[in-house]
Amino acid sequence: MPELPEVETIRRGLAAVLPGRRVVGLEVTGARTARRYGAAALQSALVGAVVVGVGRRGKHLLFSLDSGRVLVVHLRMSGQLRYLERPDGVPLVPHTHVVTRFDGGGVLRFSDPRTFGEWYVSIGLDGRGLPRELDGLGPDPLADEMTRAGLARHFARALEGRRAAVKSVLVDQRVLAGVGNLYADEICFRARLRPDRPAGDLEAAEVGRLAGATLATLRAAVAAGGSTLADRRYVDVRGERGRFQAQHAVYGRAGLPCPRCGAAVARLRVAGRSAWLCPRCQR
DNA sequence: AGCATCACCTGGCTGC
DNA sequence: TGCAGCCAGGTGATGC
Repeated sequence: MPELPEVETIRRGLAAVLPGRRVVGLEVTGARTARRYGAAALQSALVGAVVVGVGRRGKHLLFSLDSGRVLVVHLRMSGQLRYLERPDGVPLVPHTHVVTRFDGGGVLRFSDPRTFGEWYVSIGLDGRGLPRELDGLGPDPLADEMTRAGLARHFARALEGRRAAVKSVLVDQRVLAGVGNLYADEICFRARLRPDRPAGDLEAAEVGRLAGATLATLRAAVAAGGSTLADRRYVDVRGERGRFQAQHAVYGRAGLPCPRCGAAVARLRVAGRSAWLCPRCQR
C-alpha cells in the first residue's frame, strides 16, 4: 500500500544510485506489469538508455532517460522495488516480474504478488515535462511551490458543493496526488475532522486545518521513511522498513486509545473503505 | 455530473 | 488441522 511517503522514500533511494547508469538488460516476465503498452515497447525504450534522474508525481515514480523519454512505474498495492549493487547469490523473491540490469552490475528488481502495479514508457510529455498519461492528476502536496495557504485555497475549491465524504475527496487523485487510505485517516485525525463529514460542509477554518494537516502528516511520514505495516509489504529499495507506523494515531488501531484524548478509536466504512477515527475529538 | 459500487488480484487471517 | 470465505486497497469501469 505504498502512498506518497513510501514512494518518495523509494525515489530518494533510487536517486542516490541510478542517475548516470545505463540499462544493459531488461527481463519482463510478468505480462500484466507491462499491460499498458506491452513488454516489447519497454524493452526498446529502456535497453541502452541512461537514467538521468528519478522523480515522482503523487504515487508515480518517473525515471527520466537520456533519450528524453520517461519510464513510469506505479506500485499500486503490492509492488516492491529492490536495488542490489551485487545481486549474485541473492535469490529472486516470488512474484518478481521485472529485472533491470545496469552497467556496473547493479540490478533493480520489481516484485508484485497482486500484479496491479505497472511499468510503461510514456507516449510523450506535456508542456511541464510530465507524462501525458498523468494529465488528470491533481497537484503534488510536496511540490516545491505548495504552501499551506495555497493548498487551503485549492481544497476550498475542490470541496465546495461536494456531498461526498472529506476522506473520499482526499484520496481522489484528480484533486491531490499521493494520499491513500492510510494517510487520509491520519490527516483527518490531525485536522480533528471526521473522515465521513460531507466535504462541502467544512468551514474555512476547517479547510485550513485540513491543508495544514495534509502537509504536516506527509512531511512527517517522509521524514520517518514511510509506514511498514505488519504485512511488511512496504520496504525501501534496500529492504529497510519505514518508521512512521509508530506514529499512527488511528489507522488500524480500533479499540486502542486516541493519543490525544484517550477515547477508544472507532472503525467505520467510508466510501467503501475502512476508516479509523477518534469519535470524541474528530468532529 | 456526482457519487457509490464493483472488478481486478493474491496472501493472510478468521472461523467453522 | 484443513479449508472456505473474507478482507486488504489504487484505480478505472460501470451503474444509478
